Amino acid sequence: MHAQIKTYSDTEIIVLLRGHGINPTTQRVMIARQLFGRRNVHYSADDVFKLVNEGPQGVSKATVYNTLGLMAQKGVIREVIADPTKIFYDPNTAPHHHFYDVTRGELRDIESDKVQVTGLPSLPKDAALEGVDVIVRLRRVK
Amino acid sequence: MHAQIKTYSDTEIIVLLRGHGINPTTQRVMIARQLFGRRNVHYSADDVFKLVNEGPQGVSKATVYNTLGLMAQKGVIREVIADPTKIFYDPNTAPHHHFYDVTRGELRDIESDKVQVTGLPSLPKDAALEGVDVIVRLRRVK
DNA sequence: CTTAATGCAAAGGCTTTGCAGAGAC
DNA sequence: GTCTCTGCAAAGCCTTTGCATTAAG
Repeated sequence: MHAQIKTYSDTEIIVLLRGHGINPTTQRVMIARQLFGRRNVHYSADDVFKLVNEGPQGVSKATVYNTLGLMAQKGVIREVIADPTKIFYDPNTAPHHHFYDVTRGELRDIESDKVQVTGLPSLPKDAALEGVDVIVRLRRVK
Repeated sequence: MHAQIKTYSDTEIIVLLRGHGINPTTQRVMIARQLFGRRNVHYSADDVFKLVNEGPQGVSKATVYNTLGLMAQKGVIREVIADPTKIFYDPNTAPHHHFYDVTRGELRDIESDKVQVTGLPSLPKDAALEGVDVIVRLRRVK
């Protein structure tokens, strides 16, 4: 029913980064730790910037943005486009879908592997499928 | 198989705007005309700005942005979030889904009413469904 | 020493806002 | 004349970039 949510240790994060050709510097590990620490809830660059700067040692905004861009480009994480004002970064690169809480601005995984999209028409011959994103938008009510 | 694509005359656009409580000024009609003229392909605010300024009489950028925002808020059109760099405006407010061509930056309707999303889990009790967006991303290949 | 990464500040791109001038009735 | 709309320019966000400084081996 639910995909198992794996938690990543620093060691595993380092292996993961190396496996994607990314040199695991202190800052990069700090950033990845935030994303991989709660894999079913996703953060924006600014969220990560704040989280990573809660502790004693900080990371600059430029490094946060550049690192998230790098990790997305290398396939360690993926961007999720759900809100016109910011990009969310998802540490799960396997196909799955999302709930977007428009009231709170929170993006989280739909933790079910039962979601299916059917009836899609075929693509033009000169086009390749990049992916299918399903975003279920919900609003909090009192 | 295909939803019938209706084309709107200026008269119909005016009726539509009035029906949503929007005073149909010259500029607003010019803007709506671009969106409703090709209902299955969608434009960003800047696209509309350019289109509307191809002719002799122009519309300012502020008015284009404000008008699109107004029409979205009043439910004449809807925003589609498919690209992190810009918002697309869709004149079709009925439930349907989209192809996003990441190579060309083009958003268009999936013109099939057969697309279905199944297996969605139930929502939290204090949440209401806003909508389900399916975006099929494709890349052009040579 | 040499290459790579970080961080500050400035610049960019999309969008919103303040406000004065123009238009509608 | 009053209310609304338009448009210019400035400001606001989020994100990227240039470049000097610092870290790594």
